[in-house]
Amino acid sequence: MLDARFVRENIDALKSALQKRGYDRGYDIDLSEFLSLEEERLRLMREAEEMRNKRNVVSEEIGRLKKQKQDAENLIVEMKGVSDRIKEIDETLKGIEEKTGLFLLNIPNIPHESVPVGKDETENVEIRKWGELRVFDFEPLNHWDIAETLDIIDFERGAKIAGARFAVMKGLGARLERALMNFMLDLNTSKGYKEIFPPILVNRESMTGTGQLPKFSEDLFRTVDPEFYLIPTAEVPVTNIYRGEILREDQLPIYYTAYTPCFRREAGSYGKDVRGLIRQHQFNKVELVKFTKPEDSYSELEKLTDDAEDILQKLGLPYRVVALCTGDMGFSSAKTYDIEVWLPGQQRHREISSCSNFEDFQARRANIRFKREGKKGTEFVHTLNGSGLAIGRTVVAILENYQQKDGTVTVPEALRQYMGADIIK
RNA sequence: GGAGGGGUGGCUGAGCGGUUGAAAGCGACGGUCUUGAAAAUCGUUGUAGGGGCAACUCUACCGUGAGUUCGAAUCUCACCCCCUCCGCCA
Repeated sequence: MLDARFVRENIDALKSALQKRGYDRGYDIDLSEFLSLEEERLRLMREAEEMRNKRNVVSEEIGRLKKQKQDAENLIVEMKGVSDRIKEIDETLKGIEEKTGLFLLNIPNIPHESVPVGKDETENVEIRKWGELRVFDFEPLNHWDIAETLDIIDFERGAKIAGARFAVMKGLGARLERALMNFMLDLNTSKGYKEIFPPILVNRESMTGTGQLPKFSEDLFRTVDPEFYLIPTAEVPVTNIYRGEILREDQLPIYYTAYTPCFRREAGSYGKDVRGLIRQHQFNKVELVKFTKPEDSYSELEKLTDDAEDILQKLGLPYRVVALCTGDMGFSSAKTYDIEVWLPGQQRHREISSCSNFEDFQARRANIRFKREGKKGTEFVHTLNGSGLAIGRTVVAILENYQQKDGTVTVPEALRQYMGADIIK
């Protein structure tokens, strides 16, 4: 969320930011209406405060008169009128604040100046590449074909039990899933990230705090009674750990890593990635989350991305890092690097991690602040997160990159102690 | 699910419907004292919004929301959360 005052005072900067994002159309109320509502809001607020002041002063006087057994009937009648007027203004204000609040909640973050301007994913910019693409002396298969032969993933029965976009992991497939969780958590914690295992059902406030609500409710699974939301990423519960809190400067930066299942409706992606493990309603992910001081957040983003890349390097999976352009970046992010792993079965790179700096966008929504030593007042922290990594897609990458001509799959060196096996066969 | 108790400032904990933004204690910070520290002692110590160049000033906030009242931390209702006991249960 952007600050109302910031919007009031930086209307042109905001307009150009929205344009770069391709967000310039489709608002319920536009910026100029917002501005006039704000003007009205400030005017009414001042009037109400003035009247409250009057009420406070006179009420005190009434108390004094009554104590002295004097008549205060005139004042009481007068104050009744004042109170009625305050109530009237408050109601109008509430209506206005509902509109302006919703408007602010629906404005995306302003991209950082270093973010390439572009309309969609075709204009993302490759930053670097790592790893040699393996040369196959046979036609590499898709992971779903490999998995079927090895009988380690059962898509049909996943569909029977739950529906499309669900899978059953079996045997060494299930073991691989578990091995990856442990491998990633161990690696991340060895770098100073504290391990967190949070709730995976959360309330509306948490979803609003990180930016999934109110705008993206169609992407979420929800329970009805009582109402909970299934998290689409550990970012939600982990970032909300400090919702509404004021941290001390010396607590920052905070590094957390969390394994959780993730749940996504994938509404609007019909027909995309219908086969295989790439796009599931339920998937496992290990997440990296940081809370930092504002001046550190961009160097922390680089470090966070390095940490995510390191996982792929240790697994020997070739990848590239792209900077998302303004048109492809997520709603809450100020800057995002995607890490895309090479999938020989599909002959293309696929996103396996997304590392973002949200600056104070989430912190403002979730009201996460910190206090500097010896300074008055508080500031919003900066929040960052990135996958470290998406486990299902890592399974895909391992199956496709490490497949052998005979249909078996070599287990990456770093994973063998976790797998208790060298080969999946 | 049933019965009961409770949610107040960084923490502990008072608080008759009327100078209570909130006693007291602890902690923290600053001063005095001390060679230094401790002890003692004095003082300071919430957040947010509005107005003003500023000193400053006004407003709101005692779980959340609504209500009663000239006036609510204090009364009423609903909801949320926590604790204890019972039941059920991985």
